[in-house]
Amino acid sequence: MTARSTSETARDIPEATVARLPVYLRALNTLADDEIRTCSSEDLASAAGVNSAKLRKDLSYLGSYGTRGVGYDVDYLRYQIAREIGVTQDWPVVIVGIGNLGHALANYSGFRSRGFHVVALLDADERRHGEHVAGVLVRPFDDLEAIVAEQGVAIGVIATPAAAAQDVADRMVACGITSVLNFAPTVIAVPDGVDVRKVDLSIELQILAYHEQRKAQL
Amino acid sequence: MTARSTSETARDIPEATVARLPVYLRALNTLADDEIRTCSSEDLASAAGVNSAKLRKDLSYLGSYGTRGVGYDVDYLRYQIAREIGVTQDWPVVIVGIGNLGHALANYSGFRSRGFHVVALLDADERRHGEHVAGVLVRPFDDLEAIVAEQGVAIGVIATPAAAAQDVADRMVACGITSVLNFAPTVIAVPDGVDVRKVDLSIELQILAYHEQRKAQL
DNA sequence: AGGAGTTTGTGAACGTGGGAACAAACCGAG
DNA sequence: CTCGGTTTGTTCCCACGTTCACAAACTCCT
Repeated sequence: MTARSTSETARDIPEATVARLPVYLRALNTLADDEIRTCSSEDLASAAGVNSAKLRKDLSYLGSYGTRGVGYDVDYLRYQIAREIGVTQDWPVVIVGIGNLGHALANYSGFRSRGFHVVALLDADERRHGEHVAGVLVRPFDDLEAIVAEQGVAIGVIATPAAAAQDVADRMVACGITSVLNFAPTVIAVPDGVDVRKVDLSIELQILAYHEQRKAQL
Repeated sequence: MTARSTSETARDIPEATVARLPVYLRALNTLADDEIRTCSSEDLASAAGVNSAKLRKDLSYLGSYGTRGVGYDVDYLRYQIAREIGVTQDWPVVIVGIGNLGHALANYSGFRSRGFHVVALLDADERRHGEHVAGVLVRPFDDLEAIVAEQGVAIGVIATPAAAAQDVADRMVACGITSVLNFAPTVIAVPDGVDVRKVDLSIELQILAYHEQRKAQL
């Protein structure tokens, strides 16, 4: 245990663990839907597609929420993980770029049900303004600052073509957004303190192609 | 260097490197579009958003394609990476599930331009059959086996609701598909020898929410 | 031809993550 | 209350990935 910083609850959860917590949460929700009240690390691990040692270690970073000899209470653990991730509160999100992908994102029900709320859809193309997608009005990109300020938005989603992505990111950062989810197929640069995660469909396919090619060589 | 297997070219590229090669390739394409012929590891690294030592180590797994004191020839390196990943050939791909996301995927131009070719769109809902999306006919899911056999498809994309994903994966695996890209928000199980990569929009947002929450605590 | 300047390729140190294995803790039966 | 069975929480060790730092190799200028 190293020198702890100013904060009282100085938990330092490894990044790899953080990335798996949402998977555990989803698996717990499925168990709860089936009215299962208690589960062992083995049960949950197989539902989440990991091995049980890793699951127990991951959960141990949150605290000791299990009971030896018994397992975990599904509802209790579910709440604890949700609280740790921060999805007990509701997060307002803006989506920029209402092309095919933006449409799909706006309509994605998984956002709403997991603590995220699309408060605005923005697009630079004025021919799209006034249109409603998933019940939300498409507005000019220049409304970004006002919306972010009014609604206290911290998370922005970029679904524009690659050429526009960096400009959009700059504008987002300038008006106070500190987390960006980037679907545009390009690397975007942001200052320290801003988190970016990227999702790139063609990169995933290329990784598969690499392994596929290797299989074919045998 | 451990005991090398049967294959002649027994290159063993680390997984983390494989995941970055497509990023380098994209950066090189951008440089080539700007008619830049040569670049240093520093140039390419900053275009790809990594540090130069990591980039050089990654490239060193492919071979020595640079020139000390000079840098890398853009076109030559581009070809070498493309060959290593396997995107000099064209990969046929089937997409199952033509909802909002399936539409977006079918229309995504980044596939075609990077060596992937959507040969079929499949959906279980017969009301969608006969429809054309991005110039490709939507066909019954039961046509899967015939299409895979005819076209030699090795890569399948799942864009269905979570409830259907495992069944789709099973059918894909049964008819010979060995690489799966899963967009459904659920864990799918496949036998050894089949690669699965998953893309989950809400998980990415939850990871951002976690970090956002931590920032807010300071 | 030689030296100064530049850039690659790589060895070595360091940090993070994964998995086996086991002690600690709990339950229930008798 | 004790004992056997079960499951968690944690420790230890190994593998993988990242970064630093530097020798090797190349170009260009004089």
